[in-house]
Amino acid sequence: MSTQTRPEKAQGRTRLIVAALHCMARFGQRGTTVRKIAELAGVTPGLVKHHFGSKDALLVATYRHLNESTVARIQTALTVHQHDPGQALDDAIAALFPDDLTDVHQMRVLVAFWGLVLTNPDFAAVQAATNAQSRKLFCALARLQVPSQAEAEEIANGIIAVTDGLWLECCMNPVRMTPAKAMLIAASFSRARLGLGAGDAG
Amino acid sequence: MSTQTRPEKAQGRTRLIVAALHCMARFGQRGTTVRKIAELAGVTPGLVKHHFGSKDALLVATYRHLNESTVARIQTALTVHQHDPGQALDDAIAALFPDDLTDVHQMRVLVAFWGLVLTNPDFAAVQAATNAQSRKLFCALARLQVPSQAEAEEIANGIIAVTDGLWLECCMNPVRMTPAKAMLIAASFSRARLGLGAGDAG
DNA sequence: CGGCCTACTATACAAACGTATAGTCAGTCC
DNA sequence: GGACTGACTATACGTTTGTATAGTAGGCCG
Repeated sequence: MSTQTRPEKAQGRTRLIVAALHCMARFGQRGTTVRKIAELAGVTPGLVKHHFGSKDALLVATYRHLNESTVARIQTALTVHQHDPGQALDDAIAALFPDDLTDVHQMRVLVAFWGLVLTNPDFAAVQAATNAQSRKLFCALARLQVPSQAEAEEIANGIIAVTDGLWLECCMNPVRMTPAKAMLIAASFSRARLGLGAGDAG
Repeated sequence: MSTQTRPEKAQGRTRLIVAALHCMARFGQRGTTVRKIAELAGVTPGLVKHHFGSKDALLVATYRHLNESTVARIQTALTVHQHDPGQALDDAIAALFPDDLTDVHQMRVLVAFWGLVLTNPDFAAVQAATNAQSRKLFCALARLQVPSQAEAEEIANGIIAVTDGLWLECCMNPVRMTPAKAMLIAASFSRARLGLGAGDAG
């Protein structure tokens, strides 16, 4: 459907990263093997070692790729209406639940990686860097509404937490919780905490 | 420290469940093997098959055990001050971040299981049951503040999401995010959304 | 044209995995 | 007191895992 994540069009390292993304999304951490990734990429398992050195190195690169694109989307969204907190918030939340990721399988990959962050320092480093960046972005947004830096950081943490939690629920119970509903809930909680009135959404 | 989760005191099935809990917490999904669980429990790998039939069956039983105790804690907390929404909310959040679980390792086990929920129907069923129960509990709480059932359900989803997200962040970055901070953030967001004033915490 | 570097394949290996089987030991019931 | 049952061990099997090694094809530079 989307043109940028077509495995057959990517080449070399990128092809393997895209395949790893699909594999983690579909089969989770347990079902993601070097052989299955290679199969999805249409290459041979040995190519993983050639390009990345090890399976974990490929997975770390994949996780980094995923996180960097997410941070970039948040940043873009926040800069469009950087003086209108309400609109900026809505844009950022919309960036976290993008329309072209309505396929639930695509969302699951993040949750699958969380399990690796807890036990592997390499994944933890990637996550820490990402979290620091997005926290900084949301913190700047919160500063438009609250004077205290400490409170702004607290709010930034809360926004990240509620979006992560809703993202998780979208994956765990896709029938009841959809990205559209998640965006509304995330916005209502964040607006309430920021002292903004409700947006155009009831 | 706590008396109820001492591996050497538990017997039979319970001993294996407690060992599986510790194993998932310490080594994650990838590092949790039948052999390591048995080693932690001080028994032989074959005992897993004897008592549960398979590794996954033991893990499902472990996940169920974990979730049931969580729901029970929420329920207990909410019934104490069932006519005081603010206090009930604080109690419930405190129940989700219990003092005796300040050891971060103990928290990680939940996140480790989330990865299994996404790919294994047995874990998904346990999660769905748990989520339905806790959602119902928080929904009843929200109804004390808002008239609409739909809005109450939205708020319940939001409370669960923000606590899950903060729980996740406690695990991922234990240095910066602690259970104590998480409780404050969860309370401030939930109180704001419920239209309650800030509690005794600033 | 010939050497070379890079992308990639084919194949193999040692380790670790979940699980099955057979057997031991202790308590219990008639 | 002998048969039975359930908890538990010892051991082994076949599979799958990540990874290492050797080798092939093709573009590029001199």
